[in-house]
This record gives sequence, C-alpha cells and structure tokens, in this order.
Amino acid sequence: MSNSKLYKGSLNTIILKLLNEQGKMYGYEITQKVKALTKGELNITEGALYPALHKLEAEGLLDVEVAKVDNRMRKYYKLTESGTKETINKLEELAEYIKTMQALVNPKLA
Amino acid sequence: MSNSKLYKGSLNTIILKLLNEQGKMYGYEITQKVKALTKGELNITEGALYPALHKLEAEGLLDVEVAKVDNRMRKYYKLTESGTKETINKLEELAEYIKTMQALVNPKLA
DNA sequence: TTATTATGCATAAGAAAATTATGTATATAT
DNA sequence: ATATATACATAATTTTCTTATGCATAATAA
Repeated sequence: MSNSKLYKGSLNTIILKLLNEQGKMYGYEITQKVKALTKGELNITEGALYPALHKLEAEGLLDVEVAKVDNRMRKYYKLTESGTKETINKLEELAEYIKTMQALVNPKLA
Repeated sequence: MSNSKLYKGSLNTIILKLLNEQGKMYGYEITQKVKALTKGELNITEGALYPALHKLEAEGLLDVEVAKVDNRMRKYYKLTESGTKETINKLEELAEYIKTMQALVNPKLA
C-alpha cells in the first residue's frame, strides 16, 4: 500500500469516499483511480482491496452488480443507504484524526 | 485507542514526536500527555504502549533509564541519535499521508 | 508467434499492530 | 476497608495488511 504504516485503517474510508463520489466502481477501477489521484504514492493491493469490499458488502454498506465487459467479469459496487451514512462518519473521523494528530505534532498551532 | 481505526499505525509517530519535544518521558506520562493534548479524544492503552516502547528500544531508537520516585518504578525513555532521525522521517510521512488523503477525499483542493 | 503486460476476479498464509484481559505493586483518597 | 491513581508487564485474540498464489481473457511487444 505504501512504505508508511499510517495508511493502515484508511482503506475503508478511501473506498467509501470514492464510491460516494463516482456512483459505482469495480475493484480494479478503484486501484487505478487511487493510483492516479495520488500520483502513484498509494497503490491498493488486491489482497487488501477484495476482502475489504466483501466485508463492506457483508455489513450492508455496499451493493454489488455483476457485469460482463469485453468478455471479462466486472463487479460494480455502489453505496447502500447505510453506506452513505457511514461515508459521512468516516470522513468526519478522518477530519478529526487529522486535527488530533496536528495537535500532537504541532501543539503550538492547535 | 479511539473509536476510529485511523489511528492504527500512528502510535510510533506519536511516541517519537513527544520524546523529541519533551526530552525524556516514562510510559504512564506519555498516556497522560496524549490524553491531555487531545482533550481526551485519544487514549493510548498500556497493551499497545509498552510493547511499542520495547520494540523502539530494541531497534535502537530509544534509550532507557530506570528511576525510582516515591518508591515506584519509572522507566524514562529518550531518543537516540537514530531515533531523532527516525522522528524526522515519521513526521514527513505524516505530512505526506495527510496530503495524500486530502487529495483522495477532497480532490478539488488537491 | 510467443511471451509479457494489462485487465479482472479471488483466497490463503503469514506478519504487524492493535484490543482486551490479566497480573503485580505502591500511594492516596473516600 | 475499598476504590482510584500511579507504574510497570505480558498473553490471547482480533483486525488489517502484505506477500504469494491461482484462474481467466485481451492486448501488446519481442
């Protein structure tokens, strides 16, 4: 994912936010989108992504729709209603995390 | 540590930065300092902290000094030279992480 | 034309980092 | 006397990730 361990725990937030923004996406598309948006800094591995998608689906945050394009399978994911709510939560948590870490790391500005 | 999973992977950064700032600290003191600086938002658990301190020491990033105050043991930790270098790295990684996540979450501002 | 790269899914074994639950011990406040 | 605060430690378990596979089709390069 990255040499930095800080990304641990961020994958669900990234997935949910992208789906919230893009409407629906399939797994491989998510990896490419993340690579592009971060200019190569962040590479989501398949071993992390697919289990995460399955878990979010099992939790009822995502819906799946299978499609066949150019004779290849794609599984499109989109947010459920509770997935949309959870996206809001995750983004708030991210903002809070950043604020808290800045308070720890740069106490004069906090 | 927090209801948010985002803090996973941030503990070493927090420890190193506090020691860099405070000179030397003991474990319990670190938990209290973090609680105070984050206004209760972040509570470092002992099960996470002590193994982390031992690992940083084993890696040569921290030096230990045992003291007895009021008949109670304290283990003061301070940065070694390579610990100071690693602190710089960790802080750069944190800045990079925040930048990258903002690019993902708020692409218009990135 | 054959090998590699890209696209697209999936899972299993192992490592890393945390949580949760204990355990020991002293000091202080109720 | 009991609970809370101070101060350390570790073990079992869980979560999340990496690394290594595996299958399959399409496109490109040698």
